[in-house]
Amino acid sequence: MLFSIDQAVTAADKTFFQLRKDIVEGVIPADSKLSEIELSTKYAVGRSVIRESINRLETCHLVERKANVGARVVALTPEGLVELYEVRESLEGMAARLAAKNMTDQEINDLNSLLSSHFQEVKDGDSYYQEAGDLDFHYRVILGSKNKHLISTLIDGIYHLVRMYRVQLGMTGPRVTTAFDEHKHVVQAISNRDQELAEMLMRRHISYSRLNIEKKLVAKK
Amino acid sequence: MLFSIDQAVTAADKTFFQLRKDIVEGVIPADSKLSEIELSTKYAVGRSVIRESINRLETCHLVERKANVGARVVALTPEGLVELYEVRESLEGMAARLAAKNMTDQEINDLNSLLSSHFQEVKDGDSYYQEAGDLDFHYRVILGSKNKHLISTLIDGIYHLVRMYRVQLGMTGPRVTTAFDEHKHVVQAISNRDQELAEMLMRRHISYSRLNIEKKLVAKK
DNA sequence: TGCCCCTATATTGTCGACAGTTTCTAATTC
DNA sequence: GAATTAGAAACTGTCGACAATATAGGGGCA
Repeated sequence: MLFSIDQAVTAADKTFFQLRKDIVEGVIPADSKLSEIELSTKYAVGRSVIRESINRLETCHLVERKANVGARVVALTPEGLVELYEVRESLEGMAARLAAKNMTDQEINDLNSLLSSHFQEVKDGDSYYQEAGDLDFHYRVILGSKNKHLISTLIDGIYHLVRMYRVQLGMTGPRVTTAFDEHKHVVQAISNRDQELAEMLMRRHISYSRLNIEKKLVAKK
Repeated sequence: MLFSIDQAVTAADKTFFQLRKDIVEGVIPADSKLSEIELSTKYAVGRSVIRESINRLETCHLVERKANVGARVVALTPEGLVELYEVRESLEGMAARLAAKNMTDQEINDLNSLLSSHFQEVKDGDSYYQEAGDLDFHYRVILGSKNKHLISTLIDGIYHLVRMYRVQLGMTGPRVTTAFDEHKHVVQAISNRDQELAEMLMRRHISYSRLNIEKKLVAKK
């Protein structure tokens, strides 16, 4: 599975990306059952393609599967969120540390540019919606770690589930500008090649963001 | 995917477990190509079953796949080992910390018993071969963390690749008794509910083990 | 009325066939 | 003899059909 560039070549690739998007954004609701036949007619592909897509969604932790019973989209729960962010804090903290060590000067410059364009969005009152992929700050830092296993574990393993929580619950209110500042400080630490500080700031940033989403999740109940 | 008990219910389950075992133990050599047709006749199942198994092997990082070309077993390289252990150190360190917090007294007792039986093996000059699954110290600690995402990331993500390195390169010589002592100290910290120490000792243990395997890998070249 | 079992239905698991792509081979040309 | 290209062979990707399993509903029995 290529993590860096999501280039779809087979029908299974395309269907997987589409399904992933629909689940992350809630078009297919959390905790709903996935019928293979239904999806196969809806997305106009054979059942094998759907089955392969569902398998891949399972490795993203976006769906769960039981033998001879079927697959369903994961439910968003406070416990799940805490466990997810506990792991995320550790891994993305590590990514920030490695990024401070391994990113090229050019990549760091690009990262600063990205932040500047985000700054415009925040100033203009846009939502600072965090796109998937290359336009996302976290995504860039993860890739910057240059550790293949870490990248794969994060991007193919938990990144999209994190986005699902964020998209369906988070990312409104005053937290937006705060988050932006936190991003800025992490990038500063990376620019200074300060590995320990980068890790610490990233961990703290993720911890704050967990608290923010957790609040919404409890409120929604 | 159930991580705790590898109970095969479908043909795809059985084939996956068998393939995984054969790859980890080198029956199917590292860096070799996997032909779907060949495997399908060899394991006496249809090609869909093989394809599903290969997909799962990919999430274990045991094989890599290219669209329209095929899958091949991963190669064991010094760089891959370093990257893998870097991630492993962070995640299993975290697992040890959480285990010190979350394991029940009963589970800790069982873990101590397991170590005692390992002690017998070491004393009797047996190889202290670390079985997959429930008889493995690391496996128990990982499950003891009680964090679903962490468990899945470790067991379904990198555990078997780690075993592949260990089985095909490591685990002989004087390191055996040293490793046992390190295990003992980790368990002591867990018994004392000392989270920070448990994490630190586990990280150190993994770091030592990396050095040991790395040495063999370079020597082999 | 409530419980249990059996049947009918729907869904997932597996297979073999066909289509599309890659890779190897060999003939042709310079 | 080397390079190029057309063709053939082999492999992966996709599909629809059949088999096996789980679920739902209804009828019988206490």
